[in-house]
Amino acid sequence: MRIATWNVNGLRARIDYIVHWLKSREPDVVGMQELKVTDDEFPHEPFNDLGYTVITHGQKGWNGVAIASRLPIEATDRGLPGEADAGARLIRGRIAGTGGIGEVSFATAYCPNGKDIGHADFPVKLKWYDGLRDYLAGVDGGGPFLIGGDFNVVPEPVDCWRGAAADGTIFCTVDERGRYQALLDCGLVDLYRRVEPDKQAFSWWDYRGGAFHRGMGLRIDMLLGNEALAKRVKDVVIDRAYRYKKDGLTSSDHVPVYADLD
DNA sequence: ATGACACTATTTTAGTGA
Repeated sequence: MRIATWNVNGLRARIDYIVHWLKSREPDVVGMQELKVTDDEFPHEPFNDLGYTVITHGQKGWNGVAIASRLPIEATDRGLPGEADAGARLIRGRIAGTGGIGEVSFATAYCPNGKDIGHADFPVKLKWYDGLRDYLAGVDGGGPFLIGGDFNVVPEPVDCWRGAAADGTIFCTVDERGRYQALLDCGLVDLYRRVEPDKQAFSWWDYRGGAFHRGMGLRIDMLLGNEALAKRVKDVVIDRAYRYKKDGLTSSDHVPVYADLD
């Protein structure tokens, strides 16, 4: 099973680019964030044409999450309990098993940005993370569970192009890193770090100032699995080839991250 | 120090993103 997370930055603007990636990488499941589209206006046809069904939790203008799957999928949660005011940021589905892996519970999340330390949105971000921790503390029923998303936190200095020089700035504060660690303390493993313990690899680069070509990125898009899932991981790819234009189409500022499970 | 790029609706400028 190949399963992915991707902040697409505008699903309608990105749809042709997404189709290019789906045809190339052939994931079984992809959780997408920052759709910026309502459920009513979600374009299902391009996904259906490639054999995917999509469950959505969107809203007008901002945020929005969805899961596309070519294995049978059933939505089990829409929205983070108690955090609806923060926007449509979480969806979870039950995916039929395939190959050596049984049924998988997969959630995708778009964690709040926080804007800046001192901004009113910053404590809102921390509170949302507390809600996510409480949610994740209750999900492990023993079967494979995975949450993939844009966490808007840089886990460690190596995950930032500026390294430890960024410590204390937005995404790199003790408060945010502590909240992120609290998710792992629910029994989850960062799948990329399981296969690449020390390597620096980024999943996001600013559109501005040639940041991508200058290596000025962050790793903020992660796949976090419980042990039942993590022990099935064969490989994890941060797909930086999809930060380039494809057939003249503009990429998201985030790249897809996918794991291959057996 | 600032802006830079891309998206959407609050649309021809502003707000957001990270």
